[in-house]
Amino acid sequence: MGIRLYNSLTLQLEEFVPSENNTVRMYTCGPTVYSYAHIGNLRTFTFNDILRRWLRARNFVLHDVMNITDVEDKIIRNSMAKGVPMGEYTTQYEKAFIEDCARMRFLPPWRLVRATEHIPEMVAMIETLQAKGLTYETEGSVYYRIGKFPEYGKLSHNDFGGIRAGARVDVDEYDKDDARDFVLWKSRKENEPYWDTPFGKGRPGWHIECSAMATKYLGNTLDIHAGGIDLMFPHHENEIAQSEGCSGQPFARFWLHCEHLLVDSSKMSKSVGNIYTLRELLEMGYAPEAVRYLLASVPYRKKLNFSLDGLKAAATAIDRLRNFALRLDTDKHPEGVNAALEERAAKSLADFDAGMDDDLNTAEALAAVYEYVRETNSAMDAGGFHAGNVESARRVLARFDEVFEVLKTAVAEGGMSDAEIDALVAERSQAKKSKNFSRSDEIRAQLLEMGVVLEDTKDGARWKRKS
RNA sequence: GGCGCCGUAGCCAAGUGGUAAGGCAGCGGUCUGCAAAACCGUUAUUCACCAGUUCGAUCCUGGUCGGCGCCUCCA
Repeated sequence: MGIRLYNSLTLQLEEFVPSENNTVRMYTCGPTVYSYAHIGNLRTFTFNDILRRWLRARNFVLHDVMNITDVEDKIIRNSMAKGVPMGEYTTQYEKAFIEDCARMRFLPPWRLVRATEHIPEMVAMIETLQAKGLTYETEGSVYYRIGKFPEYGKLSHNDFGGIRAGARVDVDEYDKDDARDFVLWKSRKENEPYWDTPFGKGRPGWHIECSAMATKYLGNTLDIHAGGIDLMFPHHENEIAQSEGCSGQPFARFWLHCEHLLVDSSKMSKSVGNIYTLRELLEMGYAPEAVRYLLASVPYRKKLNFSLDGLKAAATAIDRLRNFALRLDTDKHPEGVNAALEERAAKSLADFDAGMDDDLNTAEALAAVYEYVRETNSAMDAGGFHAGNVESARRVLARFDEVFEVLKTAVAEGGMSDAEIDALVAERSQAKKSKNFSRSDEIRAQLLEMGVVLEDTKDGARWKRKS
């Protein structure tokens, strides 16, 4: 049995197989770069990362594209308010986003593409839609006439039968013939950035960039299209209308949607003041790995209730695994191999994989690791863990970290080198051995101040950097 | 109003028609010059409530209560 994924389009768990050979063609909706990424955005991007990592772990070749939306209403509004050119405004936030992704240990996508660099592709797509009679123009803007796309609503499972055709619903400054119609190209307004096109000066609507860029890099039919659940309607529905209206072929075979993140059981909102950015959390002293772990540990189709207590718990949970890894290296394991533990490790790996294969059930995958770690710790305490079992134990941790990527400590800036620490630890052990406890305690305190925790074990002292 | 999700121990959370994974916290213990760290053990007769189906339901059906989301800003 391979990977099963929940397809929003069919509302079913389906076995995932790419349409062609071993390559997965995947598109994920990226950020609109008008501010710093908050914890809610990061949940979706963490989901993207876990998905990509698991597909790779299952030996698929990834052609995944993520967009950067760098022209959009809020961007224009904010940059104009600041009197900064749009490109300058978006560049700073795009840079911040890339930095955040690195800190979150997201694998870079195969292609990271900017909307503003694909205007000709968008124009071409709109022209095709025009040629097919699927559009109309009002006051210089081009709209999609959804009445001509009967399948509209098939992704969000909305039945639009109740909406009166031809009703004029006033939603913004643009006039539409039907409430479902949406703008493909917006006519230029005073002082706004614009491009010259066959339909006049203006800028793209929000949805067209994804259709144009996904098609350009991945073809007419994607294997997977992923994003936050709030994009399902209207954004993804509109992408389908645009892409399928153009190509006549299914736009994506699998649609994956990541559920919302709540903060202390409530929706994030500025008025409540419960929006955290990654930067804020890091300034508060939380490790990016803890954020990553917390966001990854709840299966992506469940609402995730974020809290600072949960973040602390995540950090402690990571420590447990890091301690186990440290123990593998530093304990003196008797020679030989314990066959039962080899089987135990194999079971853990199989359970981990089974959990991930089951629609990325990270909670179940994690349980497989922790059960193994607990039992193996017990075996070490009892002397039943042998040198020959180290390798399989490392394989379990490696499999886990291939997906979760939290075991490595972020490299501390400055501080002591490993060699310096080793020397101090050795000196303390000597002092301790000769009952010079004041000196040994002094060194212990000194190390702690440098963020190094000493642990006395029956096999001698070992140390680790405080996380 | 329409559509949908959810309600499992102090907190986070998995799961199955056959009697409750895992993590954190708490408590107990091992280790230790002291300590820390680490590790181990332990913590739900019960899965919001009521009724039904069933030999048997947390898991199926109906209802009640509660929380949340979407319905053209939104990851």
